[in-house]
Amino acid sequence: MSPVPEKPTLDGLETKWIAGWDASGVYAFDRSARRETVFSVDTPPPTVSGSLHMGHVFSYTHTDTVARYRRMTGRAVFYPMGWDDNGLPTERRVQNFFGVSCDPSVPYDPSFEPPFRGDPPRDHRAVPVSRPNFIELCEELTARDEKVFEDLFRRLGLSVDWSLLYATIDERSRRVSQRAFLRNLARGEAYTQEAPTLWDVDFKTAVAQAELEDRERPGAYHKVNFARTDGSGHVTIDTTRPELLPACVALVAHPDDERYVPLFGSTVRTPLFGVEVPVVAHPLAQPDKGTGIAMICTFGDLTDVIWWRELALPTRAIVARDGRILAEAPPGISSDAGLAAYAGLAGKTVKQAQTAIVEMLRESGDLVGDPRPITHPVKFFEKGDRPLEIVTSRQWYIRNGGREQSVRDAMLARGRELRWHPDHMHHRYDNWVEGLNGDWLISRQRWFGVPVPVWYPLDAEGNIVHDSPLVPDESSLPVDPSTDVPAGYDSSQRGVPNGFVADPDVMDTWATSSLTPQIAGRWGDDDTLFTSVYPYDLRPQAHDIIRTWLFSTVVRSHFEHGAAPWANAALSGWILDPDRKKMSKSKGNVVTPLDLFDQYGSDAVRYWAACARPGIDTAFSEEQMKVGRKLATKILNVTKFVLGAAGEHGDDVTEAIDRAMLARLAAVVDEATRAFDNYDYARALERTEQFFWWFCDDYVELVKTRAYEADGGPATGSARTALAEALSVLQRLFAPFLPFTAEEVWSWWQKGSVHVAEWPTPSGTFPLEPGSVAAFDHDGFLDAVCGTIASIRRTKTEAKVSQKAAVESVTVTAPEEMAAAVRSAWGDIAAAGSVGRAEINVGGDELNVTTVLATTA
RNA sequence: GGGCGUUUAGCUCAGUUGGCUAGAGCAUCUCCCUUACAAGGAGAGGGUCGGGGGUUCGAGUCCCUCAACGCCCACCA
Repeated sequence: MSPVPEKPTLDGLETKWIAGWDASGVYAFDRSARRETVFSVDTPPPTVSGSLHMGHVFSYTHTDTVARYRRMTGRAVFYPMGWDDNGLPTERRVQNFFGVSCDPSVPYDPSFEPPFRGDPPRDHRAVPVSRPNFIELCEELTARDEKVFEDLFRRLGLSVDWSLLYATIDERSRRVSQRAFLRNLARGEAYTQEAPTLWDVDFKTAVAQAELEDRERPGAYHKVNFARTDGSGHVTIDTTRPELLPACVALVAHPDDERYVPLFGSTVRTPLFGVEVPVVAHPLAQPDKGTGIAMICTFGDLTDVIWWRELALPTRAIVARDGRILAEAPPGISSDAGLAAYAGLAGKTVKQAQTAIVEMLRESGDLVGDPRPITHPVKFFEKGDRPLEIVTSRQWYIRNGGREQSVRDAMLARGRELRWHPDHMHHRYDNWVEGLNGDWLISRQRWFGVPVPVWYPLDAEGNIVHDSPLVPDESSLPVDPSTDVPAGYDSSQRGVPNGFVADPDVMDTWATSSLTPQIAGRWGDDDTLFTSVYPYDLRPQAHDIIRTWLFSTVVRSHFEHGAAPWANAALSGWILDPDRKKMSKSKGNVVTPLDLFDQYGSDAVRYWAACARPGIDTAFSEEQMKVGRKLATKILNVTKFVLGAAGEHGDDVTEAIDRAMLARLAAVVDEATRAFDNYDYARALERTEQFFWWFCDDYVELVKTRAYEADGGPATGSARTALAEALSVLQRLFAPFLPFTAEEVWSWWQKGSVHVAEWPTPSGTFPLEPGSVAAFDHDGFLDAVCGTIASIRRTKTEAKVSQKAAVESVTVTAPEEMAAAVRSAWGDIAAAGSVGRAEINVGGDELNVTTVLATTA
């Protein structure tokens, strides 16, 4: 306990209590706890590729209030933190920060120094570095960023157990990630396949369905004529991608489209390139789109892939992995004119090729009219800058129901096992699962990630045997197949006939972060711990990553453990600018959390966050932070005042008004508890706060004279005990929201941390004696009493006199019960209102108060 | 095209199974240095609950319909 300060202040509370909590270990997880007494949180690991913003502060505060509540109800709270530092965002940040680019063909340089550490000049050309050097730089930068993140989260007052910290690139995560993958592989849930995949030409990697986004882009329809090979004229198609003409393998129309039925089975010749292609029928062709007949290319979009697969068409790929037209013409183009036309495109970017081919078509007369500009949605990698292309490559997949109805049904069933907060978020999950169109592509052609832990044997000719990958023993994980050697081989056999070769890919970030429950719970490394936290109680996360993080976690958990990974999923909303637009980093005027902590205090910022209903988008509002600061200040002041009269008291609460106040508080405790049990922290705060202001403005005002009575009897003892009880309950109710303020005021008169104090209960707050009337109408009582004092105040305000002005007489006329209430609390009312004479009559059907002010001398 | 959400005071939002005259905070206005707090306190004004229809003794709340805004998803030549 520390003494009540002369002048309470919020300044410095964060520093004081962060250190205090560290020293006392109040947030440490009790590893001896059994599963049923544990409350485990699958904390989202924030991406460490920049700075934390208000969105983080917002959603992490929500989770923290819930964790703190559970801790106070006696649960052993498992609340870890992790950093998502593996993957593309880090690579990109490292490139920009150090002015380097990764080139696997460069040899490792142990003494490498990057040209810059922060802000390379704009005209700087990236220096190529080896993959190991690049990874070292990734590690250096993430270590730096993670320190900043940790400091900020501590400042926010998150009650995480920092000893449970993990990073998605650390050794433990790599081990868990590779172990889970190998088990998926052994059970047939992971497989490799050579197939057309969406490809980002800048990052030069495959991307998954979950990482796509559509962007509206300008384009143009081009009408192009294909000559019929029987000489009977031509067919006109419409295309937005004329540059893919050399990749055309067929024309397609709807089977019922009478205009084209006669053409099915015949062939046409591509303009410029002279390739003979069939006219085919498929129900996906839309008669009302363009001319109703389209060209199928390998590959322009995902529909092309479907047509190509289902109609067993040949492959004529022309786009390389760097987004340029391949140097060599695809099979089928054999005429001199065709080859010459193709040579005019080779090496060009897709965009340049389009310009060139339109010119060629115009000259040859195969272009009908002018291109008609349109705006249309184009698929992009969500982190990318150029439209995705489709290239054929060998990739790793994990089954997720995209190709098998039975798996899909299982995933939908897992979704139904979860309790969703708010529950309409469940629709998004179902919506996503039902819309899957392929398995989960997990391999990436990148460097800073968890390596796919397999090698392949090479046959006598040095060809890779993909069908029989060599896998490491689980005990040797994590492995880096580019430096480690599979069992039965030695390093001299790498890359030589009859030797082996490493899988060159890494796994996508989501393939690792889908295992956060396993990583944080040390699955496979400490199974005692794992079984005491898994399945988790809560997964908090943002709603935009239901399709990625949430879904992929369910997939992994379903396959590995045959269970849903958590009981509850709580989805947080967005932070919006005050003008209701989604807050974006690019706006430049974004306030940093640290500035707000300095200006208003962490508790005030938390207050703003906790006011937002679960899952509801919320406007950024400094006004709310000011309100939060006011609330915190008020808690300091009212505590000081109440403790001036009352500490811990054992007197009986005998006065009706004191009992009514405690009964009202008990109802608030009940409601706050039920709200928290339902993950509705905002309601718990709202009800607590509403009571608190009433308590300060009315109750404390009414009883302060009696409570401060120097030689008071039982009535004074009653007030003091009630005040102390209410104060204790309120401080505990506020503790999840305003941890610094609550801890401070608690320390003035209580032992230990408020954050491990017992959460109040209704019966502990206002015990009803056996046989007493449970339906004590405390609200009716308090309304009558407070209505009377309010009326007296109103009279004074209207008369423009001070509230302490003396009142000559008050006449109250009210129905019997109200009159009785006013009569029983009259001593307090008279003291608070400086009232001289009173007359209380029974009558009428509502409260009627007449106040006569004393004439001033 | 499919799905979901939102719409209540000038602003931000509560309003839990339908039930007194629809609430809070901020902002505005008036007043008060009152023995914890002037970074405070006491009051006041302000709403045809998005539009229309229906069920009901009674609808902000339930049903139908329309609209605006936002989000998610979709095979978008």
